[in-house]
Amino acid sequence: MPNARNTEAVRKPASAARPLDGFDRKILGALAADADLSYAELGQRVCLSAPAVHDRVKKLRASGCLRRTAAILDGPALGKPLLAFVHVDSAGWGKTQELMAMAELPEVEEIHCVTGDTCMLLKVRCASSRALEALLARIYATPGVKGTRSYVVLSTYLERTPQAEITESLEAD
Amino acid sequence: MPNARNTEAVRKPASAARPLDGFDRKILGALAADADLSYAELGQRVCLSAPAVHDRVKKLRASGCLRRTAAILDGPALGKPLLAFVHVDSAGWGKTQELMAMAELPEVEEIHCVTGDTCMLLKVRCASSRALEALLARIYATPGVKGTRSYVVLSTYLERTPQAEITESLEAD
DNA sequence: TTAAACATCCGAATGACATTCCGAGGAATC
DNA sequence: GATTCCTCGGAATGTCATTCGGATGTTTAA
Repeated sequence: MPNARNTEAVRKPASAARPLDGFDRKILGALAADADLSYAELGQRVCLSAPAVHDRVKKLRASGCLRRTAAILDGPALGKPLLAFVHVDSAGWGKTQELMAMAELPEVEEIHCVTGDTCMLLKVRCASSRALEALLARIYATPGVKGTRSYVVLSTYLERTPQAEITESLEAD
Repeated sequence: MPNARNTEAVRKPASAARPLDGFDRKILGALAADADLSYAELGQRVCLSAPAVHDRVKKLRASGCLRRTAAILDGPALGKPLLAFVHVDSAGWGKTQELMAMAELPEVEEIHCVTGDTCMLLKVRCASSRALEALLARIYATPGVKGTRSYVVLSTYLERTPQAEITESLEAD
């Protein structure tokens, strides 16, 4: 198992830029699923030695592919079982000040500016429907907000950490 | 600094259930921002010893508040700069088989069943607008899908890891 | 074709850190 | 007021991250 050099593992990209090869993709996929993996265990899964994967992870961090590691917390266990997406109709564009005001709300997890009839899309997590009502009132009270449209999540069927699955589809392009 | 017992840190919840105190919240917040923190450094930030925070983290894992740790990857750096939310109008409810079919697509990050006029809400990440077009075609081809409505993300202003901010608002309820 | 420069790998060694093991000190219960 | 329980801190141990040197394959240049 430790002699990966004589197997099919020898082929390297051999190109100038920074194209991720199969090793990098497997490493990123494994770390996206569990960032607590030891380098030794990680090396066993990809058929590389611990120093080799350590070196690759360091380069992946430096290149920006691996941004950081984070603890994934559980909303319901923390007292916030209600997840919802809120479309916010805004009066105009470029009102970053109001955006930042909403970013201060602890219930707001994500703020995106999107195309379409709404200007912003929020992902929020609340303790109860009453808390969601209060949050919507605060969002509506933000200057420049014309209206909101909420979609309460009934159940979540898939929740991958961003880009957990780095499959062949990426290099097929 | 290491003698936290004689400071204000002494007060404990002393209740039977499992209510997170200020230490737990600070620990979770710090780990949500950076899961690579050592217990020693984590202890310095919360004014606790390394074994104490280790013990708390273990309990937080056991109680389910801390689900896991994950590497946060960068979409653009990985060749998927296009983020979009897709509302999927479904013919009926309870079609979990079609849901699972969409979960197989590597571009799909999240699948939620939501209230409102659409039955499902997807978060997807693609390499290009052409890739998004192809993905929408595949989604539309899924049996039971009546139509889709897409919101392409122009820019993201806030992207917290779930429940990164465990502030006072949680226990204010 | 040959030689040099470079990148990546592995095995071993070192240092740092996670983890465990007591002993001590408050808080709640009786 | 005494006991029990829980949590903390300091020290010790084992594991793991990290580094170093040498070797191999690959690319570039002569």
